[in-house]
Amino acid sequence: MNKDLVIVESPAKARTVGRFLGSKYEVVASMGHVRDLANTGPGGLGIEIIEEEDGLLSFNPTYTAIIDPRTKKVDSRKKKIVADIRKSANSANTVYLATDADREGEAISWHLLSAAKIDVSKIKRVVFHEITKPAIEDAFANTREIDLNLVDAYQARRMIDKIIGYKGSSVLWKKVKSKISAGRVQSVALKLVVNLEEKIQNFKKVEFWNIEANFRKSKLDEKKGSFYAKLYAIEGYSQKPLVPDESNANEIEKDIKNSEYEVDKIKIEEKIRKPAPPFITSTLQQDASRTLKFSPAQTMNIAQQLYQGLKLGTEGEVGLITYMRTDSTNVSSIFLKETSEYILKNYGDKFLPKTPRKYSKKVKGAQEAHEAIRPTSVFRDPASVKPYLDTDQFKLYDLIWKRMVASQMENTILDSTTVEIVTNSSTSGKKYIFQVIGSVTKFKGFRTLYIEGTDDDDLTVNNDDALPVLTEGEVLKCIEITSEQKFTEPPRRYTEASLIRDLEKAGIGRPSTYATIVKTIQDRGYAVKDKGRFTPTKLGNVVTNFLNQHFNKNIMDVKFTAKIEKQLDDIVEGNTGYNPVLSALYSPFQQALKNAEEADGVKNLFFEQTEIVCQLCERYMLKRDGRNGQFLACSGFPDCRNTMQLAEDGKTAIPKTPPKETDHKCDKCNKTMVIKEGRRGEFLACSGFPKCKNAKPLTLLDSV
DNA sequence: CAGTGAGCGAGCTTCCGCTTGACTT
Repeated sequence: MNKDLVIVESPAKARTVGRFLGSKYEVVASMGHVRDLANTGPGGLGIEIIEEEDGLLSFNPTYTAIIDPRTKKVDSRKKKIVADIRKSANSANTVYLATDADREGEAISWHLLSAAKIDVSKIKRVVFHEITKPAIEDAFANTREIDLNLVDAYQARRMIDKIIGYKGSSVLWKKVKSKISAGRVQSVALKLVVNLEEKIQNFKKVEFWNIEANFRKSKLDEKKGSFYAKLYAIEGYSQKPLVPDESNANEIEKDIKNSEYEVDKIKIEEKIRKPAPPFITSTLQQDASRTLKFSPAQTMNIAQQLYQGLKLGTEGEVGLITYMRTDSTNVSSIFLKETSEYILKNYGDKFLPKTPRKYSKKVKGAQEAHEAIRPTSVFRDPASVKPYLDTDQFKLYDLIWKRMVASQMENTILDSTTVEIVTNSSTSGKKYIFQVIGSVTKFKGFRTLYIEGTDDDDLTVNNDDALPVLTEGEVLKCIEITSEQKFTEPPRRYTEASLIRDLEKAGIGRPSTYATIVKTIQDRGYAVKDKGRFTPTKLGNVVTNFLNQHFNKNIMDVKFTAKIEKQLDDIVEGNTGYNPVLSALYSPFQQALKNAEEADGVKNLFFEQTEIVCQLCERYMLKRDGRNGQFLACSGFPDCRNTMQLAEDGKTAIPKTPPKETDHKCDKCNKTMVIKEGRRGEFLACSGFPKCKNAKPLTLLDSV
């Protein structure tokens, strides 16, 4: 009996789906895309662009098998996968295309048809949004056709990225430096780094002073009667900062030294903290970066291990978490039920909300093909799997498990007390107001399990400081007043994780690419990490400036991706094909390219131009970095290959002195010997250098 | 004491997005 064939994208998913479907089905994985644009044709685009009679352009892509960038040949592993799929499809009655439920997934199914030459009459498209038995059964009961509008939206996206990326990179080679690149995603990522650095460099720090008083209740027998409050306002004075310098601080200290302090107002408020939604790729990367100090790449690596499965004692290989490349916070209803049970059993009904929490706030451009990142079973709590995981695997699993369970727990309730203490100076008559906020946890709720790591630019303090019991009108003793110099701080530089956070906010990049984006800007030499934070390099600045000048409406527009996504949605809705969308974009981009190519400077935007003139062709010399430090090279390179040594002042050239001829013949090759200058003075060298390496001391001349 | 010098930059670059191992140290 022939088995029906089911094709998914990932092998781990194939295994799980296979288990649910049983032996009547063969489930295989495509391992992602199986075809891509060819690197043939003008500019290596793999796209033929034809002007139609109506003036519109038509874009005809050529797709080929995936090429391995190392060997430049067809990827042999992919080749085998496609061949195997072809074989299985041939013998199957029905081929279920079960690639991911998003734009790229639809495209993979579409590519599979031609790559594996699958008989169209055999195919059915199925989509799962979660890998649970009911979801899979439901999906098989509701098959459909391949959505060609979705495929066209993919084709538009693919061609836009290639046209912009390849043509944009080519301009950079001509104008700035070889081997570098531009792209819809990477160039904006770099721009964010460059913009932030500019802000930091232009930041003017402002001095201010904090004045703090240590108060105590008048009755000395009270325990814990001492607390600190900060000067918060001076009535009638609204200047910012409140205390600008030291003399001002001293003045205030003096002014209130001997005054009376009274509790003026007490405000008690109940504050609610809600748990964060379960992880998606970007939030997992951020939290793992903040709390575990994992890089996004490291996080994805470890998550992949947890996803693919680890041996758990008698259980055998088990996938511990759901898919780790996701932009959705959705959680299957089965798992929610499991989680409620777990919370009820282990924490009690106080910790369980009446109805399960729904997290539906969508990320910009989200495709929601998968669930949130969660444990596959809530009953495998961190302690129970610890013996089978290595340290890092455990840390990450622990984080994922806790975040998930916490997201379904009751709110944390805090009692926040704001106290204002007032004094009227008897010398100046000014009224000073001190303030302190005490916060006490009333009900710990989800924070029993998990507290989200705070962002680097977020200054929330988690104080659980109880204040002594105070009453309005109560007189306090002031034990000490201290003042401290402070300065406003510039924004902090990006970490890999916080850069990804800002890219995601703008809808730029996808869960599968976040980690590679931050790698690309480093690989290209655009940015370097110092203590884990990005600083743009000179090259990064030059490239960004150049691209900003010419491509502000497309490559360098932070909103460009979002605008494109809108048009892709139009294609999905069937309102337009991809040709009008590409056409509208192409002409202005071509114009921008032309302007950029005609702009001043011949590949010297990056290498510093000098006043020194080339003795051979009279063009200017450029300062370049070689293996052994800086040297001068003709700007006419490679037409003119003249080089000179840079003098120690870094500005002038060391003039080339032609070697002095002598009558002496080389005793090895019979060519004339010449006098050359070496590090240790003049010496006799064969003029046949570097072929003949013969060299003699100068004293040889005298002895003849 | 023995050994110095020239050359260095330069190539088929590059995009984004979907997936994992296969090499080896």
